[in-house]
Amino acid sequence: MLKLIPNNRSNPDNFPTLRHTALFKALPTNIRASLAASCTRLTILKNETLMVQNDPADWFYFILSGWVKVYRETQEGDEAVIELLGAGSFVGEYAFLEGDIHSSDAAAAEKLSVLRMPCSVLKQAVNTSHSAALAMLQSYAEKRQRQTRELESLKLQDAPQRIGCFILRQCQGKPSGSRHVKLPYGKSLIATELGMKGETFSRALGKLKNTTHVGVNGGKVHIPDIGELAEFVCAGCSNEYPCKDLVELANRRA
Amino acid sequence: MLKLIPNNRSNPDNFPTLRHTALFKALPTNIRASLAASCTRLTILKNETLMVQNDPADWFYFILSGWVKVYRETQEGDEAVIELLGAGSFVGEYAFLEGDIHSSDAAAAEKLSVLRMPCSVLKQAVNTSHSAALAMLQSYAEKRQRQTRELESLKLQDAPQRIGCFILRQCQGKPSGSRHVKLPYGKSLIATELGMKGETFSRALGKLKNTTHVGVNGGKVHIPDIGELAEFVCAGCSNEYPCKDLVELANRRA
DNA sequence: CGTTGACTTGAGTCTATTCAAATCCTGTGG
DNA sequence: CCACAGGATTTGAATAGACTCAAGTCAACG
Repeated sequence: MLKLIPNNRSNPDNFPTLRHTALFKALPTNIRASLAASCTRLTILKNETLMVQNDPADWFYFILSGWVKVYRETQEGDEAVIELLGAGSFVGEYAFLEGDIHSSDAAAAEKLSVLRMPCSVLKQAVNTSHSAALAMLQSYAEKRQRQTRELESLKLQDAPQRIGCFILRQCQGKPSGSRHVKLPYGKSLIATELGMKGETFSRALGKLKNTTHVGVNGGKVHIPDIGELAEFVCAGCSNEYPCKDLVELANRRA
Repeated sequence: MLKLIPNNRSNPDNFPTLRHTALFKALPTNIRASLAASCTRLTILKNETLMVQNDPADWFYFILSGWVKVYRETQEGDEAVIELLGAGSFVGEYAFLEGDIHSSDAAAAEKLSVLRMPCSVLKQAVNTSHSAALAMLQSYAEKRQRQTRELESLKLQDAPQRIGCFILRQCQGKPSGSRHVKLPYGKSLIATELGMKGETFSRALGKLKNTTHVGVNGGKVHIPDIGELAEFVCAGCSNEYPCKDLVELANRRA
C-alpha cells in the first residue's frame, strides 16, 4: 500500500518550506518536538497510494516536491479528482477532525518527496493549542473558498472557460507581467481536475485558442492579452476570483 | 437590501435550536452576554437578500425557520446555488475568517425567521476562546465534507443519479423505516442546487421513476425499495456517503 | 530504431440545454 | 365553494456540449 524508498527519520525544522507554513509556525514547541521525533521523509513513486478513502487516518503528509492527486473512485472505476496538491501543501491533515478517517483517496501523480507525520500529534496540537486551532481554521477557510469556486465553475462554466480559468490561475504570483506560463502537470490530469475527459480537454483547448489569442505549445502557454482571456473566462463566473485584480496587476506590470 | 418586519432585540438563550448548537455551546459566557445584547430576531420575506458577495461582512445569521439559498451569480445572470440552508443552520458565519467579506450571495428562498448577530462577536469568540475555535473547526469539517461530496457528485453522477442521491439524503434521520419523504422545497430550487435546469430535473425525475419504482406525486416521494434506489444512485458514487448504512438501517427498521 | 505513453482528431451517440407551449397548482377574490 | 391569475412544473422539438470508441500523431526514452 505504501512503498517508501529511503526512510529517514527527519526533523521538520530542517525543511524551510514546512517551517514557514502558517500551521507549523502556530505549533507549540512541545508539539514540534513530538513531530521531530515522529516525522519521516519518504520518496513515493508515481501512482503509489498515500491514503485510501475510509481507511483509518494514521498519517498526514507535507509535500516537499511533486504533485499529489486527491480523488474519489466509483465501483465502476470512474474517478473524480477533488484536488491536486503541490509542494508546500499538506495532505490528509483534516482527517483527525473528520472521524479519524480519510475522506478521499490520494496518490502520487508523479514521483514525490514528502514528510510523513502522525495525525495524532496534529490532533493533540489543535486540541491543546489555541494558535494551532486558529491556523487550522485559516487553512480550512482557504480550502472552502477554493472548493466553492470549483463548485461554481462546474455549474456555470463550459469546458473552454474552465480551461481558460485554469490558465489564468497559473498566472498568479508570476514575477513579471510575463504572459508565458507552463502547465504544471499533464493535460489529461488537468482535464480530470477540471471535470472533463482528456479528449474534451484537447478540443476545448483548441476552441480556446481560436476564440482568444492564447497559444499553446506542448506545456507552454502564451497569453498575448490577459484581459481578453479574462473576458472570455469570466463571462461564466461571479467575480469572486481575483481575476480583475489579476488582470489589472498584469497590465500594470506589462 | 434588507427589509425586516419586526425588529426585536432577542436573547439567544430563548431559542433552544440555537442554544443546542455545538458552536453556541462552546461560547464562553462573556461572549454569550455580548450576543444577547446584539442579537436581533428578523423576519425576512421571500427573495430578500441576506448578504451580497464581496460585501463587508457585518452580520451572520441563525435560521429559525425557512430556507436560505446561498448562491453566486455571473454578470449574465446565470446562478449557481452553493448550498441551501434550513432551520438550525448558520449563514455567513465563516466570513470573519475569509477576509471579513461574504464569499457568496444569500437570499431567502421563502419567508424566513432568523436571528441576526454581529460577525465581530463571533470573531472575538473564536480568537479568544479555544473551545469556540474547536467548534468552528468542527463546523468547517462538516462543511468541507458536504462540499466534497457535491463536487464528486457533479463530476461523476448524471442527472437522474443526482436526484436519486438527493432523495436518499432526505431519508436520513427519518423516524421509522418509512419510505415516504417530502421534498423540502420546490423542484426548480432542487434542480439548481443539483446543478441542472428545471426542465432537466423534470425529465430526469421521470427517468428515475421508470428505472427504479420510485413514485413522485407533487412533493411527496415514495420509495418502495431503498436498496434498489441506492444501487441505481451509488453506481456513480464512491461509497463515502453513508448510503450503505442508510440502506441497512432502513431495512432493519422496515 | 521501435516502443510506450501522452496527446489529438474523427465520427457517432448521448445528455443536458434552450425556447416555446401546454398543464398543473395554489392562493385569492367573489 | 368556485373561478381565476400567476407561478411552478411538465412536455416537445431542436440544438449544443460533452462523451465514447477508435485511429492517428507526436515525442521521449530505452
